[in-house]
Amino acid sequence: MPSIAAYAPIAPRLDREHFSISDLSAEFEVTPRALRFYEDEGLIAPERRGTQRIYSHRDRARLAWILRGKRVGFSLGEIREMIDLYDLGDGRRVQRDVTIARCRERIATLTAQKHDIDAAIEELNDFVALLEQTQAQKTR
Amino acid sequence: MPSIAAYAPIAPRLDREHFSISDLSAEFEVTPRALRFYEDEGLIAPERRGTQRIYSHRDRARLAWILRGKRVGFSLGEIREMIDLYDLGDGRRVQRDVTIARCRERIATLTAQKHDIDAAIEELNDFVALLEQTQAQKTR
DNA sequence: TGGTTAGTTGACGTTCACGTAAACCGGCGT
DNA sequence: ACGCCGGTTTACGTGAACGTCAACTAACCA
Repeated sequence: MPSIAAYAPIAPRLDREHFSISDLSAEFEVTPRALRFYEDEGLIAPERRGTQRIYSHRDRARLAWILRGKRVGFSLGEIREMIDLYDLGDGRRVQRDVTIARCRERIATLTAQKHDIDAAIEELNDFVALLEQTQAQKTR
Repeated sequence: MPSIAAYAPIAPRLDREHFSISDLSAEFEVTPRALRFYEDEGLIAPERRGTQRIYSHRDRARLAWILRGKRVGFSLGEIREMIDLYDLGDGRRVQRDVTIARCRERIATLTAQKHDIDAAIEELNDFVALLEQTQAQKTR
C-alpha cells in the first residue's frame, strides 16, 4: 500500500553528483509536485537531461533554504526574494547596499519572531506547570 | 483618503471595561473582517449588546494570543486547539494529561522553529559580512 | 426628517501552495 | 513486443484566510 507513507525521509547520499526529483522529494519529505511548483515560481532551476530534471548539490542546498524559510513562516515570494539577494553578490554597489538593507530587515523580523516564540514557550511552560500543580494537589 | 493607511496601531486604552470591534482592529492592526472571521472559526466569542460585539479584556488577551500564534506560523486551527487546551484546565485527569502532552509537543515544535530561525539569522549575517567585505575591498 | 457614522449579516471573489487526475514519453527487463 | 517505472506537461480542484461588495440597522446630530 504505497499511498500515505510515501515520501518518507531517506538518508541523503551526499556522495552523489546530482539527484533526481524523487531523490530530493524523498530526502526532504516533499512531493515532486511541490518541487516542480517551486521551479515554476522561479525558486530553483535544475538542469535538464532531455526533459528530466537533474538537481545539483547547489540546488539541494537551495531546497534546504526554501524549506527552512517555509518552516519559519515566509511565503514562497519572500523566500524567492531572499534567494535572489544571494545571487546578487556580484552586483553593482547600489544594488549591494540595497541587498544589505533587505537582509537587515529580514534579520529584524526573524529576531522579532524569536521573541514571539520565546513568549509562547514561556506561556506554555507556565500553563503546564499550573496543570501539573493541580494534579499534585489531587494526588495529595 | 482613508484607504490604505487605515487600521494603524493605536495605543490600547486598558482602562476601558470593554472594546468595540474597531477598537481592537485599530490596536492590533487587523481588519474587522478578520475579527469576525476568527469568531466564525470559534477562536473568540465576544458578548453581544443587541447585535454588536463587545470584547472584554479576556477577549483582548485571546486576540493577542491568536496573532502571536499566527506570527510564529500556526494555522488558525492549531491556534484554536491551543486555546481550547487553556479552557480545559479544570478537566478530568486523563484529559489534563493529554493537554500536558499536547503542550509539550507544541513547545518542541516551537523550539525547533527557534533553531531554524537562528540558523537563518546566522546565514544572513554571514552573507551581510561577506557583502560588506567586498565593499571594503573596492573602497581600498 | 434626513444624513452621517459604526456596526451587522450574507455571499461571492482572491491569493497561496500545492493536490489530483489525464495523457504522454523514453528506457529496460523479460 | 509488451508492460511497467520514473518522469514530464497541462489543467482544473482545494483549503485556508481573509477581501470586497451589497443591503440593512441602530444611534446620534443638526
